[in-house]
Amino acid sequence: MTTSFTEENYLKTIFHLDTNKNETVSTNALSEALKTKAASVTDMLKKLADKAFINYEKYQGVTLTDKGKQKALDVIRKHRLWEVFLVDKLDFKWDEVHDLAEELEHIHSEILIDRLDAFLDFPERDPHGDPIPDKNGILNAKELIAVAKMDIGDHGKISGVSEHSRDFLQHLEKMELTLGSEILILDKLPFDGSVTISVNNKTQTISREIAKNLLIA
Amino acid sequence: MTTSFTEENYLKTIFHLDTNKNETVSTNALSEALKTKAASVTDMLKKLADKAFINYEKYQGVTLTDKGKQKALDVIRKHRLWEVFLVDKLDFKWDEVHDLAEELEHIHSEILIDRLDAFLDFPERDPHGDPIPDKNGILNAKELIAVAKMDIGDHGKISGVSEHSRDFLQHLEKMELTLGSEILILDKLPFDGSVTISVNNKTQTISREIAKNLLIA
DNA sequence: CTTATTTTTTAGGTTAGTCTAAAAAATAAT
DNA sequence: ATTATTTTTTAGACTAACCTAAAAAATAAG
Repeated sequence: MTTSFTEENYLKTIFHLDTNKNETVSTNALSEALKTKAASVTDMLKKLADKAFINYEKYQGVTLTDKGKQKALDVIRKHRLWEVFLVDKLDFKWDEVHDLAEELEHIHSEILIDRLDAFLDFPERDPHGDPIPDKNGILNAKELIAVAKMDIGDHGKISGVSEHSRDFLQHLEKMELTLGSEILILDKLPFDGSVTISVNNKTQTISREIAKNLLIA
Repeated sequence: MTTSFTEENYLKTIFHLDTNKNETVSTNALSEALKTKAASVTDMLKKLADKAFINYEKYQGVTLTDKGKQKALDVIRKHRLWEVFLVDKLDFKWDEVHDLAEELEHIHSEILIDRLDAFLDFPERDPHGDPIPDKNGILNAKELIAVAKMDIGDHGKISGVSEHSRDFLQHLEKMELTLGSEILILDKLPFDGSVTISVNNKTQTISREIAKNLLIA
């Protein structure tokens, strides 16, 4: 079944809003995420339900069907592989690639993406540490854990982020909290949830907000 | 000025139909090339004229304005660079890349294409020998000459094709008439325009149709 | 140079995706 | 448990790009 640019964006967004929450996704949540009016979302939900990509009952929100999940993972795979390409081969920074990948992910060609995958040497994660589904939509990479959920004395390698805004990524860059660095939890402050860490032999304290969105393997 | 996928295809097609002929392009010619009904073409021509991409007067056909030519060359640059990428980096064959490049050429990002250009080492020609405009839309590569226009005793290097159909390209492949091979004109038969040539120390006779579309540097 | 043919344009309609405004259902608050 | 609020859906309209059918202009033919 062929899918339009727009349909793919809806499916991908439903997937992202659903992940880890395992709840139904509301019309309003989609409306906000897609920057599209709720009435338009309703229209598209009917269409996606007709095509059996989602389970939809009026006023009840939606969930993806297996078919819909498959398609969403396919788009996400493309997105993340293109991000790897842009960073590894074209020297883009990790905070510069999102919008471009949003365009590239809609190029329809299985063989293209499989060749790209091979060319990039079958990467497991994108430049933000997000796992890349294989060609069957299976996510093999292990779960990462947020700094905020680690305990004093724990350590690991900075491996991903759960927030992708340019502001956040540039902030991390500035603080030298880059992917691959070893991190050690020195202290956790109950007052504001901030965390004192050691990275590259430097001690610094990061806010709760950063600790929640910085992921460790 | 932003241009849609469709507008870009019209501009590119006008450019191709116009090249070397330096005439006005007719509605019907566009209709055929784009596989779109003439009435729809008329609609789009009005729109492109409004945006100052073409010179258009009712019943008189169209020519590109400088602005339109610039945009067309920009799309062609993207198309050809993506073709080089597909062949050089992802190991596609020269007869497999056209349709994919048709999609990729509409990704809007100047920086992406400039980075891609650098990554590919600033190629002068695409996998079919067509010259790649630089970022200012200038074509630097020398003109190629068709085998059909060469004389007995002339020689050169196979460097391009003026027909891009898969059938033709696969046929050339089969006859070992691949880019880079040295070619020598042994005889020209007035009867049917066929040409006897020597390539890779093998002598063979090619039809007028092939001789017209095989380009030598 | 008038008629026939071809080309191009106009007129009116369709589809995908969007919108606003208003109605209906679900949820929250007294 | 009724009223108020929020969420969602329906109804009707818009735009881009396309279509068919018919009219108008340009070109070719007798």
